[in-house]
Amino acid sequence: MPQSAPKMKDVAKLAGVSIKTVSRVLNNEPHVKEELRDKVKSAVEELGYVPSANARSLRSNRGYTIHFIIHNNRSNYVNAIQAGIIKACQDNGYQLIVSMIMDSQNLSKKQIEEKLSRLPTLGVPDGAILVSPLSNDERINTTLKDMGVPIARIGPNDIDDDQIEVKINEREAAREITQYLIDSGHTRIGFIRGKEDQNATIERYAGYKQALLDSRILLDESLVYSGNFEFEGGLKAGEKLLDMEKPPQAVFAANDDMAAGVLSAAHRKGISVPSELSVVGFDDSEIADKMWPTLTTIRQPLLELGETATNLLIARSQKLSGIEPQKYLPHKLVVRESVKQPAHID
Amino acid sequence: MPQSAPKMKDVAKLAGVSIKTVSRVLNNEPHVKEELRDKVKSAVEELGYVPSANARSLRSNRGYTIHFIIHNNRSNYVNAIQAGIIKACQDNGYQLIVSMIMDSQNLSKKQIEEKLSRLPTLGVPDGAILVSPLSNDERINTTLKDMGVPIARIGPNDIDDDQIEVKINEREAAREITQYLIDSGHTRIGFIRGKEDQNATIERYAGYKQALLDSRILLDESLVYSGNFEFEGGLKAGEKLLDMEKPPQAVFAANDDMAAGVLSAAHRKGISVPSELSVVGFDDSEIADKMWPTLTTIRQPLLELGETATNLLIARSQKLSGIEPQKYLPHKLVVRESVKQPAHID
DNA sequence: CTGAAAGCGCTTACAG
DNA sequence: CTGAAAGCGCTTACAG
Repeated sequence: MPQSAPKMKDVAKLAGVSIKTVSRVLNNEPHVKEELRDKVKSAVEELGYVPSANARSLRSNRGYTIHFIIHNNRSNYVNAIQAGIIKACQDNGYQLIVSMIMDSQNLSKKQIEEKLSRLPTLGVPDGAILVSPLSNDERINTTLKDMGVPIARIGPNDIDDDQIEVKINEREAAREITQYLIDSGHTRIGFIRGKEDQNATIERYAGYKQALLDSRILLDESLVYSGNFEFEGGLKAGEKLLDMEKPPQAVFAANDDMAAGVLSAAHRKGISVPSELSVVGFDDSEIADKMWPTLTTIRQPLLELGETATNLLIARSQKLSGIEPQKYLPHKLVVRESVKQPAHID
Repeated sequence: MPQSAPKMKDVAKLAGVSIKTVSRVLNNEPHVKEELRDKVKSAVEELGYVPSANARSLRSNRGYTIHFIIHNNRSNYVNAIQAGIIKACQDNGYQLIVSMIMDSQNLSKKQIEEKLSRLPTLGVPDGAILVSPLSNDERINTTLKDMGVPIARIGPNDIDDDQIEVKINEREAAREITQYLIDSGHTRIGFIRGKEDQNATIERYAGYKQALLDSRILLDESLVYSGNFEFEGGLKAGEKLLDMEKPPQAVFAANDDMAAGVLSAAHRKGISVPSELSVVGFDDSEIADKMWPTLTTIRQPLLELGETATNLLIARSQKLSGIEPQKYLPHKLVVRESVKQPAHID
């Protein structure tokens, strides 16, 4: 049996100082002689001492925790972000606590408050991280702010305040991938929108329009359908697009799931991708390289998004100055097989 | 500003009892008169009192936390399980703490101990939940046991002790889906194995063999390839299988990712699925219904797996008796489009 | 069946 | 620059 874990008292005894000095060293406070500091550090090392987060939180009423609040899972998306959050937490000695608020739309304000009020039982968290759709939920944001919990939102959203936001430039990314389609020789390009109330839909559509404008291609609204960000939506929109008298040469679906639907629609109709139809998506989700053909799409740095949000939140809780609330991270065009390339001319 | 959260003291005052009585009611201890119990409960309700997990843990040295320790993400799989864990935690007033141990193979025993020793900073957790591949890591299991942390493992694994295990009957599920292929008129059925050192591979292969045996179909080892549970592996194995002089009529890939690879191999060769080749997978992962054609596969009740593991862990930590350490949950054959059905005879 | 006292392991003022 | 005392909000023995 392992004997009971060492306490701060034990470290103090071994180092020959008071526990207060140990506490100071551990919290990187100033006003400790280098010599004592070193002694304490060796004692910590020797005993394998790990501070009790509970005792610490209880006294200081800070959680040394980051809360990640998720909706029903957006699967790969949420998961990759979570990996980044965990990484940043571990780097900084924080614990990650994950909770879930399902169908927040159907909860009363009181229920939301109740849900969130259980959150600080381990001390007031140093921050809460929200992703869509919760990041867009007015009541969740307000309740957290009222509780004094700093928020970091990941991804596109519609709320305008001084909380931290980390995201990619969706509009620019959408413009780029549309431009790629144009550069590959396409002019009749369909677009499938996502959920109508989401900023991601608006931004990606704006990027699509921008690229057309840049190349002086007239926007043809009959080539634009809505697909709700879901496979089924993409499938149906794809079928309509392909049934047109003059179908598009390429389709830009506002996310990968819908792009998968377009691919299915094409296969069902015996239309070959990419030789007869080019398709691109957005997200580079788990399915993107497992389709046939593999999907050209936009990759968001999901892990880095989570990591950055967490680091900013921690920095802010430590009252470091000069933290910009808005941060854009670079995206990347991932070229695979789903776009037809112009015949090579030697 | 919200005034500071109510304490047990406040509840006691409002209910007109000692704080000890409040504590007893909150912890469902016996020996409290119904009348007082009700008074306390109303007071808790009225004040919206939520106990401080920190204070509680500090005194009792229990965490009221469940730790979910994950490897690099197995994406949808881990995510769905996590949703179940969160649900059970919330139902029982526990918090979920997630940590990650990457490439445990390359860590020294000491590093693993160090990683895990940070785990009980919020009080000794009531349990740790492990999924493959960490659930198979001898050193992680041993270290947790030495720390006195009960373990629940989800999914197939190779360790034999009295810790909790929740899983489906992989062998039986594999037998069923193979039988489904046979019932659909196939006799030449290829099999693609997963990672060779994993129990899942062994069990699923055993189920495949059993079904063949049951139908007196001779096992043809030339129809069995290895694919490492990955898309690429499935693609390559699929190509080899389809290049055979006498290719199989159907392929059972030991997971969906590999099945996606087989579909791609078929498409690339212009072989139509399911009319010329039937394909089935295992997992019903996120991609299964986004392929073309959609994939017939086995669904594990992932959310329930996580939920059950957590509930058992909590029950065990409360020393409830009669908890069976091994629990099998029902799987389900999900029939979609990737298997050819015999021509209907009127 | 109920309660007053002690204490979990830290950090927060406060002194020196 | 360092330390002795008090206290965070609960639960654990212990009494009655």
